[in-house]
Amino acid sequence: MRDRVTLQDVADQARTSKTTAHYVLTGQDQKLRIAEETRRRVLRAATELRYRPNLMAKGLRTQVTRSIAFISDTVATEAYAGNLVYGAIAAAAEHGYLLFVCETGGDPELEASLIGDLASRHVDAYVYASLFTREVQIPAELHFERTVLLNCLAADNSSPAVIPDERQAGRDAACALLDRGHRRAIWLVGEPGEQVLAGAQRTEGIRQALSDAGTELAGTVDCKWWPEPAYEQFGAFLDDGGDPSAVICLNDRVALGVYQALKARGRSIPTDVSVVSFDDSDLAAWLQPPLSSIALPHRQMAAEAIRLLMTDGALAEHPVHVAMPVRLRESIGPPRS
Amino acid sequence: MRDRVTLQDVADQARTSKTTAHYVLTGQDQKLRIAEETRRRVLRAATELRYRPNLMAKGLRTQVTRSIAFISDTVATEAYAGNLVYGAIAAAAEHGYLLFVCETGGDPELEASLIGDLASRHVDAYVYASLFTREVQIPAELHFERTVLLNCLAADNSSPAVIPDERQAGRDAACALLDRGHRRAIWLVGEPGEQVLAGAQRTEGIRQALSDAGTELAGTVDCKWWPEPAYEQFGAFLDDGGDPSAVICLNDRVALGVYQALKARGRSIPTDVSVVSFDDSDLAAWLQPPLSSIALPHRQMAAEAIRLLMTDGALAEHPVHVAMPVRLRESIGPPRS
DNA sequence: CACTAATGCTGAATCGGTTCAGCAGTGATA
DNA sequence: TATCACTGCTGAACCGATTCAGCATTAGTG
Repeated sequence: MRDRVTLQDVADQARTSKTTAHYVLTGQDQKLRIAEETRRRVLRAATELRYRPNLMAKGLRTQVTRSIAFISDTVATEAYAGNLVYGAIAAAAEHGYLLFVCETGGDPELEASLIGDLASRHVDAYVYASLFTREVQIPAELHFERTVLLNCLAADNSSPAVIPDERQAGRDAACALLDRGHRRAIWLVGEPGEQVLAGAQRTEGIRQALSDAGTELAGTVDCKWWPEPAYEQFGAFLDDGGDPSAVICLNDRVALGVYQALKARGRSIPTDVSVVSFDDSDLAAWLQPPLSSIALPHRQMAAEAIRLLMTDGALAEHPVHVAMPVRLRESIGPPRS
Repeated sequence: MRDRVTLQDVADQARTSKTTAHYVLTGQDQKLRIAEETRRRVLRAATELRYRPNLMAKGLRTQVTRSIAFISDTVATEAYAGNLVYGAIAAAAEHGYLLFVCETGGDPELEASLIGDLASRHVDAYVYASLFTREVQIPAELHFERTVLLNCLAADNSSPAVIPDERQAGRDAACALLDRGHRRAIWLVGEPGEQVLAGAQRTEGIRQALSDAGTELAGTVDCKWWPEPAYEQFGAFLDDGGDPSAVICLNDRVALGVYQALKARGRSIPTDVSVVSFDDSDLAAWLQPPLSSIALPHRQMAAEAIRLLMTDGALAEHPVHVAMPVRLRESIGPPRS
């Protein structure tokens, strides 16, 4: 820990006062009519001494810390949701902000104590993030602070929020199939109700698009959003005589199970069955054939959340819906003739 | 932003001085002989006013911020490495520390500017993390700070470091096969040299264990550590008459490619071929049959790094090797008779 | 009763950057 | 010569917690 250089040190070396040095170093020399010669002396001294302002002292006076709290329930359990964090870190860094990243594990007490600590540190703003899209009850303390909800919504819509446009994603998934000519025997795999927003909205979008095209879902295979239940349930469906032309999986993990069930029965993708899914996790591109998926734009969502914080997001219309990009790959083909 | 309650407010309400209030609230009342009655008045006032000390003011005076910088190259690109971050966050939280999480993207200029910013904020310590295990050159500035390397090593071994025990993991992978009776036609898939430490050390451990058992690798199928190259190269190997009894994949993504290649050719796992791998990413448990894998203990490694920081890790012997847990699943069976 | 010791508390300086009020010095104007 | 404007700069208070030095008051001792 080398000795820290203070503003006083710089002022001394430049043979001037702390005040003058301050105004020069903060670029307010115009306002204060500092002579060019003095200005240069200060800048030189700062460079030579490798001066770095102490942000604690600055923050103490100005009440600004250039730091943001990123509070999430449990990002860790969903690997691909990490991009919510990294997107926020990157976007904040562009504005000169650093992020305190915290995890509550869904524990309200821990959450309250964390927020207390963060308030003690005078963070400038809060990003309250959820792993999967859902409605949340944000802690009362945050109502008094600058806060943006990321990947979640407040029940009363009181705070700016950024969420993926799941309904449009549902439409896009259906359209990806419709565009290749599918009209009948389109099945949905996954429990629509499992995740408050994603499941219901994806399903809604799908139904709308199919309805607009004058058709409808042939039916639904209910299962948890994991490979194994999907494999079991969808396998059972096939063994019961199920003969889908196309399958829409509510996420990539379900699609993995569906792939496995189809392959185990010698059905080929996309020749026999087309498959489309949601999330576009790493897995999607690794499957054979590569899986078409509607991506969760976690990075863009995080960037948007930071943008709202930086530009007084209260003005924006919210919640902000971020488009989910369609990643078409080889898992979709024309229906069997 | 509600008005902040200061120590002075508490002192006023308790009809005493800032100093007295301070000693009571920091639990140093014994040392200063504070009367029980006064003590209670202060505590009551603090509670009623919901006093929260301003950590900036505290930090300014004491030079302690209870914050740690977590600097990584690009954790984002490897989803499962997120546990390095979350493990560190959780471990730090247990000690009352918060983490500034930063990403350099491997850009030395950005890295230098970040470290400058972090120094301005007077973080108490630094965790310098790498996505995949490798040797790094840490920035000169960090030599003067309390620093621990996570998942990487300094060329000169100058800083405490925490890395996975890849060599033992290699032995364990081999033993998992040896234990089930495999002795011949054990193939390695992946380029041992690709990742400085992981590849070389895993391979070394594998060779040692096989050699100890009086056997050796039948050969190596070289390929990048991704599903597609593994599928291609290993597929070609099979088509060339390759007939492995067991396959050791250098990571789970390679194993995915190997699974696909085997299934495409009608070979069954584990009846025809046993497969073992490294990393134990989510994928491993999702494959069919579930893949045996030697796990990267990212959380434990991060916890260990934080522990080193908290207990003056300079004393510890380093680098610290963290054991990689063996996750046995159904992908390993006895060899064909 | 003077003196010491213990008890219980307070004032003021400090950390380092920010910011307001204001002051020399010079030249121009009345 | 007095007044004014302008240029160029400085001193000191301030943010809020920490910490040292020290001061009343009471109790105990010779």
